[in-house]
Amino acid sequence: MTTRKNSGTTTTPAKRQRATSSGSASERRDHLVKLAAELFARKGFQATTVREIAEEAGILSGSLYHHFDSKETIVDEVLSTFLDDLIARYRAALDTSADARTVLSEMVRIGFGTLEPHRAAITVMQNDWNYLRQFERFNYLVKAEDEVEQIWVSQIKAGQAAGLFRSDVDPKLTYRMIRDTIWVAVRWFRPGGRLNTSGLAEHYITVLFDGLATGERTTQKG
Amino acid sequence: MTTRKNSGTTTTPAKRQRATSSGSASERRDHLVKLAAELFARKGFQATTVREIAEEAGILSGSLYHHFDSKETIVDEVLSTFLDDLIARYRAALDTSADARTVLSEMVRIGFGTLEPHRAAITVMQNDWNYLRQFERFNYLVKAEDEVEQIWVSQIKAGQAAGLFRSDVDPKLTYRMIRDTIWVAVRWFRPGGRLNTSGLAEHYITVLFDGLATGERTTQKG
Amino acid sequence: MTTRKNSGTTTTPAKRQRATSSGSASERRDHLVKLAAELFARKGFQATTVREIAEEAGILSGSLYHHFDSKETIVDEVLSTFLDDLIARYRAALDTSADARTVLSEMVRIGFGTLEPHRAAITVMQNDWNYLRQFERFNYLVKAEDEVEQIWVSQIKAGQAAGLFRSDVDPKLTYRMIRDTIWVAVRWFRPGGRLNTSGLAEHYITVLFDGLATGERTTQKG
Amino acid sequence: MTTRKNSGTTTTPAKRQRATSSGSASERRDHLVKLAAELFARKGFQATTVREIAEEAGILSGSLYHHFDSKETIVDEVLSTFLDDLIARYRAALDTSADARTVLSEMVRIGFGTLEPHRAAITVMQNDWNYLRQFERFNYLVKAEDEVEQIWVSQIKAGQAAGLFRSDVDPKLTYRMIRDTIWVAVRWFRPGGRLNTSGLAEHYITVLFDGLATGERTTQKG
DNA sequence: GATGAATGAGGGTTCATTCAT
DNA sequence: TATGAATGAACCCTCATTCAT
Repeated sequence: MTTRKNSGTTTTPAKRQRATSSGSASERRDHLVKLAAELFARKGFQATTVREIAEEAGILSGSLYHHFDSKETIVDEVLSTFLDDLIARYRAALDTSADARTVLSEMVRIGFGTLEPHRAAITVMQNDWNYLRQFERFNYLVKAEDEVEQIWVSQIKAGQAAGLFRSDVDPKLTYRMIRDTIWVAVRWFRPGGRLNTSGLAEHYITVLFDGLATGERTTQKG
Repeated sequence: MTTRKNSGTTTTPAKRQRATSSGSASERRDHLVKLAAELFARKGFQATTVREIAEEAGILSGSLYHHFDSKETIVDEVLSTFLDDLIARYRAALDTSADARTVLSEMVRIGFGTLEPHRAAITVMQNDWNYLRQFERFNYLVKAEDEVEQIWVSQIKAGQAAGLFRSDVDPKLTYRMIRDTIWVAVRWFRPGGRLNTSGLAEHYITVLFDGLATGERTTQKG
Repeated sequence: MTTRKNSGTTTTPAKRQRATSSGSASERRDHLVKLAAELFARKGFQATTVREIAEEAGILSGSLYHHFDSKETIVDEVLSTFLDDLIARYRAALDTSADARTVLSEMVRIGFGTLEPHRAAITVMQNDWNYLRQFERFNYLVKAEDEVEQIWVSQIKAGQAAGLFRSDVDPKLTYRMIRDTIWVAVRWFRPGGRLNTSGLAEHYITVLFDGLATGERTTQKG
Repeated sequence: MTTRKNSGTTTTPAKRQRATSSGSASERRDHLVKLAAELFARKGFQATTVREIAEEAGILSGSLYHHFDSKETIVDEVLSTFLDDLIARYRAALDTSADARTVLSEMVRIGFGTLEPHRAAITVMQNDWNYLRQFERFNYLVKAEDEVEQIWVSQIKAGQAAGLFRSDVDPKLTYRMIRDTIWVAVRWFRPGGRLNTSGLAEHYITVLFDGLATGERTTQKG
């Protein structure tokens, strides 16, 4: 239920480390993380230099190392903050004990709902995950991903068992497609466009559950 | 209809450049591009050094510059080769003058069908596009993307006009979701698993057109 | 007779500076010097960071600068403390007005006798002297060294004049060899081994005065 | 009999690596090593920057990495070259099957004989060994040292068994003192002074075997 | 005295690229 | 075509030191 390999049950190590800092120190740190996240999202993790991050904060690059061990530590905090929040939201949705379709709808809404507050983190995860995963320190991300997958897959299976979902689809595969569809939207979604994230969610829920077709015809090609 | 900003109508500049080379030289070049593509896909464009590419080919890094002007030229060739092929396939599907649902299904199949032969290129496009787009030379990729978008959106609209597709969905949005769902699959799809790309396509077509729900219930919206 | 270039006759500047501090402040300072000396000895002067010294003392690196102007000041104190003590001991030995061999023996014993109480300082002097001497502030160390050399050389010459020492050896050269043999022992001497420093001294005195050979044979090769 | 942990029997890995290079490449490399050795000796390993080494060679610092993996690799080559030569010389001396005193004398001469050709390497070993040994890659230096120690100690013991050397001295301790006395001379020995290294050797051999005392008196210990 | 944020200079190293051979 | 030496700019990071609090 946590996002870090060596963590306890409810908090990531990063979060715990953060908590040990004094209030204002933590605020400064959080601010720096936010600035860095924006840069990582815009230019990519590797293409963002520590000098740029520092410049954005109005300090020198060396000064960043008063707050963080390394560039990796910064992106780590970006990602784990997001995952902590995401998983917490999912858990809350599960606690409602509604039927599978309702829960799944809510989870879709949660997913799209993170698009704005965690836009930068999600973008980093989409673009730089392939690079970051080669570092052992980010193994915990895989674990978090697995946990999320289990949550989704069990709901899909429950829906199938209850006769709510068609039984001829693969739960794991279906989860992956839903997940990807939601997160990849971060690439083109911009606040202020035709639809807000809530509209996006409803749009997707409609297509997801009821399909694109009207049922007028059932032509299909092998 | 082409993938390069400064190209003519049917061939990318990269392709034309390639064509000017002698047969065996072109083969050597293609081989190098293929090796590079694999590395780009595995480690990311930025994280892959020209030294590594050269090493993989059994030559020294400086020697690569007899074949390519720059590292960017290599990845350019990787991407444009893929896009050339993709667009050509789409065009063929459009020529069938079948109904919108049939055409759209075929286009989904085409998309999934590129997952294996163009795995590396698609991976690079997914992971490194955000970085590469900042270089002017890759502007043509945006144009190619726009062209593809138009192909899809017009089919969706045609389907709606024909009463085949529900009219309460946004064509552009729907296209994006379909597109993302297909391409992102490259991240987890591995040949030899439960489903091949053809199976993946049918699975997705089912959910896409007819929805996940069985219709047993019409429970709600949050 | 003193160890600092700009000092008076009997005390080093460092000592004087120390003396001006209040009792407990001086104790704190001495403690910090001792901690630093250990680190310098173990890791080398350059490789030891002020952060490490401060950490060892349970404070932050910036706080060290309430006690010392600079890192060099700390090592200065380490070295001058040792030299002050050494020269004081030599002087005492000279006051006995015994014959040259007795005095020289005593000086060897004094040298080995500093190995334990001044282990760290001697180690620093052996390993980091080459680096430290480039700073003008450590010029006084050369002067102290010269003073010590004069003490030894005059004793050796006196011994030769009195017919106690063979006259075919170079006094200065002999001094250097004795000196080096004693101090370099700090590299391998560990308290608690077969011989204590006193045993080491006697062992060396034996070989030094009477030679390794038994006299049984006088084979020699050019 | 070799100076590297993972080496075969007669050559160090460094040497083998060097040998694989073409003639002129090796020469360039050797030249760079020589320049670096001088700087290391003069300023210390840590205080010498790669930029300084490169400047000395008239190239840029980055260019050094065309020849060496790292700064450590350079100093490694400096030290192993010296040790290879030293051990080879010792072996040759042992092959003469002369009596222990003769062999030991020869080994002292060998030691002093390296002072000039290997001055830089010996200086580095004296001053920076304490720092370098913390890196695993230099473990082989300890092994080389052990090998040398065995050569010496066995000769001293042989001399004692043959009644040539006094039996009341500790072989290991005696070796260490001899070793230190020879090598530390690098600190003050300058070619062109009163004595050349050959003179130094004979001087030391005299004192070592026959002692400083004339035998006129046997006063001992205060 | 101590803190902690920041400085500023520099360190070792990387890497795409060039070019004479 | 390929080599290999070199470039030059940039990168992440370190560290002694300062100073307002």
